[in-house]
Amino acid sequence: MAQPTEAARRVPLNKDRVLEAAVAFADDAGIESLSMRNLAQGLGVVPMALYKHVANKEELLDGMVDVIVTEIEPAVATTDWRTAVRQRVLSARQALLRHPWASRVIETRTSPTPLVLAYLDSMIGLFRAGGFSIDLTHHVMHALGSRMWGFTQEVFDAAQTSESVDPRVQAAMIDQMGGRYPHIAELAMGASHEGWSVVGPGCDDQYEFEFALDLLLDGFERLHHQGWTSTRPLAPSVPERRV
Amino acid sequence: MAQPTEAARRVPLNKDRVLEAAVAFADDAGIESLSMRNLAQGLGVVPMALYKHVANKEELLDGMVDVIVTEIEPAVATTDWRTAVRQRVLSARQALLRHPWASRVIETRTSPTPLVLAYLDSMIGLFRAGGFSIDLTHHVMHALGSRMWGFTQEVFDAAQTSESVDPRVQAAMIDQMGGRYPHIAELAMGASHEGWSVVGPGCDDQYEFEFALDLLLDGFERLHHQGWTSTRPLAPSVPERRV
DNA sequence: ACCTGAACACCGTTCAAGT
DNA sequence: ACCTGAACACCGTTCAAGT
Repeated sequence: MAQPTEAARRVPLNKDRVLEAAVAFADDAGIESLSMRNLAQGLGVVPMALYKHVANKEELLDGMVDVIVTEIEPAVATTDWRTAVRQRVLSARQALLRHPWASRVIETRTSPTPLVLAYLDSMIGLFRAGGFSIDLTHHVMHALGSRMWGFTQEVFDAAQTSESVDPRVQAAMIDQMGGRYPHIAELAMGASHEGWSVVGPGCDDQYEFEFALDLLLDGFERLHHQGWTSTRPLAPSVPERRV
Repeated sequence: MAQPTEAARRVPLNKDRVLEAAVAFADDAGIESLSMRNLAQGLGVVPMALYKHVANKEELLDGMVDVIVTEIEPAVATTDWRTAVRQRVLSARQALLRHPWASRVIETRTSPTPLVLAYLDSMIGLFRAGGFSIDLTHHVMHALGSRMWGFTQEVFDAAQTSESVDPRVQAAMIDQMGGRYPHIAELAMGASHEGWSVVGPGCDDQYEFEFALDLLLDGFERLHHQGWTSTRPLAPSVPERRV
């Protein structure tokens, strides 16, 4: 019988290697082409070999998110909740910028892993350590939403296609759009000259992110200072369905 | 030759009927089981028949979003930008609550349809009519993000499973979680008694949405009143990649 | 010219056969 | 007991054959 191939002998598969390979694959080829079959091929194993290390594709994706969460720097010890939250969120953002697929995968997770729970727990802890009431902390965590992970849902921003567009072509597009969508055109004209596309790419993402984050933190600080408490309505007026 | 079947003769397929059927299918069976093949079967036609009315599945999904956008009530004519924006967003939210799959589909769209552009344009118009500068309007639209569509990315909220959990079982779960995730447990205990699950479902979604929306609108108002203008940094310190 | 069945190139996952 | 090739039940979409 032939010996196992060099590659197979040298690097026996385990869950960590599978996850690492999946992250690298998604970084390189994009999340849309990550399939169990493609991943297995990249590792030089038969597809079914992966199922010894992850129960199914969902567990693979959960594990990939865990890898990213591990890259987020731990919170710094400080009494200033605002700086702590800000640094943590911006660190999360840096991790997500390294893995453009991660935000889309995070959105599809239905139940948190222990690592994700630990991240949430420590984030809540920052507000509590800053003196926030349980009540306010609760609402503030909801208001942060996905911004807690360093991303926002920039709907329809067409970022992918904005890099290599001739400025004169863009100007023409904006011009043509002016008739039907005057306000969008106005915004597009008024923005930075680095180049805009349909709804606003070309502007500085990091600036936009921090603008919104600071706006929220301002609001949190104000409510905290004035000792805000929720006066919850008697009953919800809409179904409790989450969208 | 046999005549065409009653159904086929009575209701000839067109794009609107296809989109309407797709929306109904997703409402009933969930977006994950909406396939070209299933949709065709539901309409009593062969799968390829759909391709005469939509170029591909992406165009089908674009069209489905358009159907939802049409359900959003037009903005009311008023000089009060804040009320106008608030009503519009909450109307969008009502539309999305009727179609739980819509937010997930909106997130995956890469380029806006004319109808979506019109919605964006009118939303921008509300701020401009309220006297907001182009500069501020631009940043404010980014800060609104997906909240403009009436949804937020509630990451890991496990809403699906929270409806039928025995309160005593939940209490036990929270108790057990207290050791590893004390802050999460604390939040879960402190929340409403309507029933909580892991990270916070069971609380009033509509309340949380309006809390965050009003916090943002407060911030917008404040910046507007103080005549805020952006002092843009010389150059972005991070890659312009969007996440 | 129009319509559509069969086929292509994929999926995730099951399962039984082989060692 | 362990491993894996083949198969199953799907996808979206192409294409050529039939009318």
